[in-house]
Amino acid sequence: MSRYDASTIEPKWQKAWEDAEVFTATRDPAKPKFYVLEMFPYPSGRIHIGHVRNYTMGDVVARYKKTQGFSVLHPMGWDAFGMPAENAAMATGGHPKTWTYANIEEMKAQMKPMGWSLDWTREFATCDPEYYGQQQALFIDFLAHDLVYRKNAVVNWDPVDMTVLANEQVIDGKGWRSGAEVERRELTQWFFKISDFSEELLDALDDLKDWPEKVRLMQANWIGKSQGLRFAFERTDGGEPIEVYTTRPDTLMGASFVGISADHPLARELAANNPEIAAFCEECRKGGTTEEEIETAEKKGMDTGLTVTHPLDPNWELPVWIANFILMDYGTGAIFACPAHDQRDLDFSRKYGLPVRDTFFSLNDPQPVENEAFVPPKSEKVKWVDHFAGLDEATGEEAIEATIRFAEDHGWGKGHTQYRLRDWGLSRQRYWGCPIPVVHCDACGVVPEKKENLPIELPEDVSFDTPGNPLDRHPTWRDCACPSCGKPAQRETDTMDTFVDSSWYFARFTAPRATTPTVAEDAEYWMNVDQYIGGIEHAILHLLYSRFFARAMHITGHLPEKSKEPFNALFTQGMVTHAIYKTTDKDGRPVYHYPEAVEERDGGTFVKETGEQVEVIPSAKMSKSKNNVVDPLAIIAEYGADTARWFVMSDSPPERDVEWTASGAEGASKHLARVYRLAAEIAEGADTGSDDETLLREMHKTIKAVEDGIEGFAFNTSIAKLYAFTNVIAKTKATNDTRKTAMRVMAQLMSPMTPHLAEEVWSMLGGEGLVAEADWPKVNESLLVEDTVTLPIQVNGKRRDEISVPKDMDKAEIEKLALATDGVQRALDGATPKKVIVVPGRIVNVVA
RNA sequence: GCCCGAGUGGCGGAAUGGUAGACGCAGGGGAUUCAAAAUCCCCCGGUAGCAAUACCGUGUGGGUUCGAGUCCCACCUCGGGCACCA
Repeated sequence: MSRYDASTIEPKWQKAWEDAEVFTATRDPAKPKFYVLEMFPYPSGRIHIGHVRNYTMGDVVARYKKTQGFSVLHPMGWDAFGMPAENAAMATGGHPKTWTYANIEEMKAQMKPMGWSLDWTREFATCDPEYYGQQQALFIDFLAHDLVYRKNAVVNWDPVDMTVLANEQVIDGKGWRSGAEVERRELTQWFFKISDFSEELLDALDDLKDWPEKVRLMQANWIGKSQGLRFAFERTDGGEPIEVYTTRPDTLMGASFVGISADHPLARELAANNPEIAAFCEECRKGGTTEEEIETAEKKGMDTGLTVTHPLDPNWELPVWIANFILMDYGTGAIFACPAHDQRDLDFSRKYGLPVRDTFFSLNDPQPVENEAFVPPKSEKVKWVDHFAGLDEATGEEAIEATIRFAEDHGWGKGHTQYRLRDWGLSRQRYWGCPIPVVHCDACGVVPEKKENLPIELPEDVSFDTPGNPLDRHPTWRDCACPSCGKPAQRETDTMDTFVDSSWYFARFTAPRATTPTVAEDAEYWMNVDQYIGGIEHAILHLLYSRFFARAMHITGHLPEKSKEPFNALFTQGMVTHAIYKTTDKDGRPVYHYPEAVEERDGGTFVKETGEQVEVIPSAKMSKSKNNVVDPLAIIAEYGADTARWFVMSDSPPERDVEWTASGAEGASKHLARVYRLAAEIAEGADTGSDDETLLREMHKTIKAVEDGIEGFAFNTSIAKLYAFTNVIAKTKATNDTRKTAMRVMAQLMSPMTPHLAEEVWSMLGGEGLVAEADWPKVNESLLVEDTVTLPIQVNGKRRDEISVPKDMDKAEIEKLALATDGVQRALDGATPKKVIVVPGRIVNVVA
């Protein structure tokens, strides 16, 4: 009898699938379609275990759906633009393009042996001019439909390298290479008008029934709809009034100062004539642009010397402060502070000696605020101090509503709906991205490129030896003719955010070689993505941008109405994490070490080569820049793809993060070998044994359980049932014929997870054709029903005994049997039960 | 700081409010073997007990319920996101 040998089985069946073009997606009007998509990878050059997990999940679904009669689209491509290619060019002197395409080839070579049912004929990379040219066409159409515009926005500026930094390149407020303190600087940039869709993107979340609740919640919070009041404070010097937006207008009587952003027009005006204010505003612009950095920075403020009058009392004057925590991007860039009921305002007021006035008290414990702001839930009733709208006891919600009504009635304010969602800035001052197809003409201004001139290709003769954007430095690339007047003009040198590339690739897969972004018939047939699978880290940005893009593509005629929500179902897998091993170099910058470069000894962890002790940061997202990526190739080389696939599907629930360990791959491999052995034995076996319905019952239960597991994305439970079913087949006394039937079904049930072994077993047992194309076995529901059930008997919620009864026995009889059991008698110890709860088919609980 | 999750044996984990620990890994014992590998069988949360069994046990503390890993409240720890990492 031959032994299980993945290295011969796997290439054999991969060739069989390829020869039969089993996974090439074709539009088949006779069949329902199913579009499975996993988030496409960044071509880092090596697949890691997170990819294996992600693509195997998608593959399980794709293969399963295929056997259920769907015409399946399961494509693969490359999210190929982005910073790592430029970093590599800077580090090694190569070219981002060469580096990227070499990585793609390498990664593809690593992916092929996994046996994923991908339609490689649709492959593309976002850095292919063929792809990004169509993206430029989309941009031009968006421009024509008023979905893109230019405005100023802040970037991280490295004043030493004179370059824009990504947030990732800012470490503790300093540039990663120069170490210089980063500043916020304004540039004119392109923006997508995603905020115009705030309400729609929020409302539509309710209909995304097959999206995880948490993702919808995160997106809803990100969009951040709030109802509040807009009004203006009159300035005592008669200057332009200061417009504010507040979500807590009910606390207006507790106002202690008006705060404005350092980027507020008034702050700029004051800074122009007051060096002290100018210096403070400059100070406020120090540090990175992330919300995290701004929120956690020390709160600082400066009195402008200006005052405003309170809208309800002309004699009440409030000072105007500039504060570093007020964002110009949100609301009006100005607020009023109510320290008694907002912790940040309170900390600020205590720091600068500003007044604190209580506006309401707790009903049961009316204490004036000291150093902890009183912030009850808005739904809680509180006692109001002298509320202008005549409230005494009311909730925050009621008070907000009353205040807005009052302000509107008296004409000094207006109710306003505000969204936190900002427009999407897409300009990047970098080379390795899709060029923004516009031209700057002295006469005509900013003019879109003509579509017939697309793609606007990146020049290849560029260098990365100096910081900054090589497109800016290129001697000739910028020069062009104005598409409008034909006179000499200059190209835009900014490229697009790589999120743009990934916001429509799913649509492009439906017609990857088309000379327009999409083709109506293909989009109509294949869209939407029926099952989208990817990391939870993309819960907000990528998915929200894609939802916006789908709408914009519908408006510009590139996608049908039904595709405004492009992903019917979403599954977010957990991340594969691994410890990070970190040391610091002589300049205090972090250095990350590969797992295989460190060793544990003497209760510490050290770099093998230098003996330097490393800091171990436990379980963090695998990330190329942190060098904590684990390589699955060793497992594949040792045990084969099916073992790797089986193992990653069995080791943990897919939505959960897993700390990677390879122990257990051995066990998975043993199991597959056991299945193979069993199949071989059955294939050769003589028909002894007697007929036994138990095996068939177990078989149908297993079919059901495996289906439930796959459909509910609980692959680990499907696999647990397959283990159990293997034990059943191994031990059954049933006839060999029945065992053969069971084993063929086993091959089918395993085929989504371990397709190569499944084909081998299938053919060994005389299965017809390829198991990849065989119809999924049908569950015989009548065999699932059990005649007798085992009921646990509890006394006061503790299990004391059990009884086995016919499943339709009536309650009274069950109660009688339950009370008579030894366990219950012992636990009752002569006491009379007060009550007996019988849940038919489930449990009996005796209350004593 | 803000938003969203997760926490169950030595480990990965299972469990429509109804027998906590299915299934697997590791470990222990045995069979087979000249010996080993491979394979097969048994045991495997803690404490006490020869055992039957009892008590404890799902991050911590409360609560709801006949019954809570599951629902509610508060907290702790870890992870993700925070708009230029992808």
